[in-house]
Amino acid sequence: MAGPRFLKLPPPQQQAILRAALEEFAAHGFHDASLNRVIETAGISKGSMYYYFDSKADLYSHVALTELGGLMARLGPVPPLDEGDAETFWSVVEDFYLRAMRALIASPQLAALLRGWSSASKSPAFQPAQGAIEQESTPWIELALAAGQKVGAVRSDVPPTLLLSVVFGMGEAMDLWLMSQEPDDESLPATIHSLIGMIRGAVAPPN
Amino acid sequence: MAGPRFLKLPPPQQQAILRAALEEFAAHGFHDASLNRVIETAGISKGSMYYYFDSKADLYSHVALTELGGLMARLGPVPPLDEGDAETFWSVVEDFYLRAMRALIASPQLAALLRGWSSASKSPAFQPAQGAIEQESTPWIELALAAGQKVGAVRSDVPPTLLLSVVFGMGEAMDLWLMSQEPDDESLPATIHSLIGMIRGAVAPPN
Amino acid sequence: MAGPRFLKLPPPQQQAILRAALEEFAAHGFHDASLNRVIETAGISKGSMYYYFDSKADLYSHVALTELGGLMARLGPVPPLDEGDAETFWSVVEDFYLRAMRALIASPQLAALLRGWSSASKSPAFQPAQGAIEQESTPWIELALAAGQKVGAVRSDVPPTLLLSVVFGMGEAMDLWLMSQEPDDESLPATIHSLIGMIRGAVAPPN
Amino acid sequence: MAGPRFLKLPPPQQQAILRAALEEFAAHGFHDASLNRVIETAGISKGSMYYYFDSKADLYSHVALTELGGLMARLGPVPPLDEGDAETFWSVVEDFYLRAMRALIASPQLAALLRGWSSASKSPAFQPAQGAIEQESTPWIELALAAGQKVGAVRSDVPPTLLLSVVFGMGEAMDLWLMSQEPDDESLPATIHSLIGMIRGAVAPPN
DNA sequence: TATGAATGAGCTTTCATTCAT
DNA sequence: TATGAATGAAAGCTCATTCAT
Repeated sequence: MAGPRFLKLPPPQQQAILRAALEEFAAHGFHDASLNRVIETAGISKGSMYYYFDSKADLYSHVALTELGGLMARLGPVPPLDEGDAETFWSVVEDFYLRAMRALIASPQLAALLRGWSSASKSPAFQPAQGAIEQESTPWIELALAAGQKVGAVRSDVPPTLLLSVVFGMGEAMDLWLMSQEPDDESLPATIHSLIGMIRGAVAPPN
Repeated sequence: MAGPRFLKLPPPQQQAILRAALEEFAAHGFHDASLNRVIETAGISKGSMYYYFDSKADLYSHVALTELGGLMARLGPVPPLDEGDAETFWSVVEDFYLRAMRALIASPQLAALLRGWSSASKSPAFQPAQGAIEQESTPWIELALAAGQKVGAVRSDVPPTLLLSVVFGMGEAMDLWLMSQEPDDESLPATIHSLIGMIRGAVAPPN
Repeated sequence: MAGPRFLKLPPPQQQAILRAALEEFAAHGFHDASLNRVIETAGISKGSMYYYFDSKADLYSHVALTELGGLMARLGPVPPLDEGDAETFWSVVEDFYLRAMRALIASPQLAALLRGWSSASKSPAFQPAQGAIEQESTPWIELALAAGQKVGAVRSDVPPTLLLSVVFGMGEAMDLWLMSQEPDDESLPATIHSLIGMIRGAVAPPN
Repeated sequence: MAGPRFLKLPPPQQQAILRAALEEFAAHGFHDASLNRVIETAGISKGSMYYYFDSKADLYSHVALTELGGLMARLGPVPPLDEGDAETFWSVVEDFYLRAMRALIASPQLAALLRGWSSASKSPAFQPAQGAIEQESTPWIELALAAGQKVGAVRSDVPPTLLLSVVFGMGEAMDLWLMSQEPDDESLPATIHSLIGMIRGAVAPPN
């Protein structure tokens, strides 16, 4: 799944391929993306593509993981969330979310990739790849939720999986809405504050 | 768009076609759905399909609208939401949402159809059909939000479009989560109560 | 072939159908013309269309014949060609050709129809209709050629069928060229004079 | 456009494909030709066909260019036309035309292909291919006309584009007529002499 | 390690024509 | 006399994947 053959390539060529694939997936979504276009843009042969990756889905998962990793790297270390009180928790989360959104706004292709996420998961060919990516991204939110519960910032009266789903759903909706607003850098913090406020209202302990 | 030719068919055959299409769209989403499979299941010729409907998207929109309409009919009249106080508002919403979820759980294919919604909207061929359906479904939530704001149950400090997006996103996530739980009829009310509580926390006026 | 059923229709409806068909055939040629579009434009049912005409080709031939007839009517009576000498013959022909071209320029749809003629004759379904039209139009040229031969304006040393073919081919090429020039009414006579000069050079007796 | 993938095939298979396509295009014209029949006759898969050629039009242009090239090769080098007087010019042209017609009579399918030419140009899908072929064939006539004007064999008092159109139209008509006569090799020279005489009469300077 | 030729199943859509009513 | 529902055949084209080299 991971693709040791791909990783043996000289980094510039890896990047050329990933860049071409990201461009294609971001522009057309998983299903409508054409491997033919990808290999053409990347300048490699079709045989090579299938030598590096098992399938279209494998390529997609690789691209998504790499891009997510890059985003995380750009965001810097995740701040500790389980030290302090609830108020601190939310302020740290808000700060982190703001930075994340700024990074996402700066990488419209990655944003498009994530937006197409639910779209992609429908395709039967996609299932094998899905696990890999979710295993990479969900633990992070799970940890944050657990930390929030520890400091009393997050309600404990509903199943964690539900909290996760809801936060994910809200995040997706907010991202989408945010992108559709073409937000300027100035008003962003206030907007993010509102958004976090809504999430907080949803998952904070009742009263 | 409406499809007068289709509506002239004897109801049993209409149902056979709609059932086949619903099955296919629910199982594969808009893009991956195969008209060939639909006509095979429905037992009609390809020419007939295109005699009844203008395109794949037209068929999809017809199926979705019909199913939505059926769901609404089963739910009965939408209760008035702008009479009474905030507490009443939320209790009425919760009651309605509970009934809606029960109906949805009883129609897993419709649920799948709605779940595939965002998936479908990606396809360029789908755009023409999209408007028709959204015009049918979004006003309802908008009205509910407006009523909630009127009685002080819903915050007015964020743009209505954001409220709409968030509620839609939360609802989608909750539906998905709910379906994955294979909920029994007994514990459902309590779960719904939690879900509504989360929505309420998100969109109720801060403190 | 002729279509007595069609001729029994009230003239306004006949015209509506012919107009719709002319529009379609002129715009798309015989093969690409869609009967569906024709009946839609004409406001009749498909069954009626096939009640009035035997086939697509039958409709086409009817349209072409009618339009040709209309053109001829607008041109007025064909002047006698076999009275006088060769010079008179050519001057009468030139005058007539000029008037014909003027009429054709004023009816771009008919011009388009004629232009698509050779295109249409390729289609196998078209053969039955072809005879009817050619029988209507070729005798005229044949008569003119015969008259020309009688007065010594047209060579007699080649088979009449060849003369006919060549004149037809030249005429078609000239018409096409003329249309592509978007001729203004002023310079038209001089141009026509050149064209007739070329035809004359081709079919006049050598030296 | 050129089709490097096709040219890499072993020549026998290239010929099998070209032969099948020529047969189909000659028999049915561009629009009515069926790629399905071509691939069936050629014994290749549909995917292969689209691997070799970009589109139906691309295939057509390839077939036409190849056949034209073969014809030209069989004709041998084009004789110089601008050396000598008008009489020489016309005798050289006549000789060349005679040889061309003989070659064309020996390749009835190519003749049919050329005959279907105007038919093909109507199809919108055909436009891209048209340029390539016309650029190959029209310069030749243009050069001949220019040479004829240089030696005083061709009139200069009408636009060159008109001369081109007319000669093309006459040639097409004559070819068609000639084919319909099923000419025997014996009487051909005399007939060609008449034909050239007619062209000469049309485009020679008016005494 | 890399190539690219080859494939076949699949897609949506159009159309002239027939025929029961 | 008129309708329009129904159809089947056909169309051009795309694509992820395989595999011999």
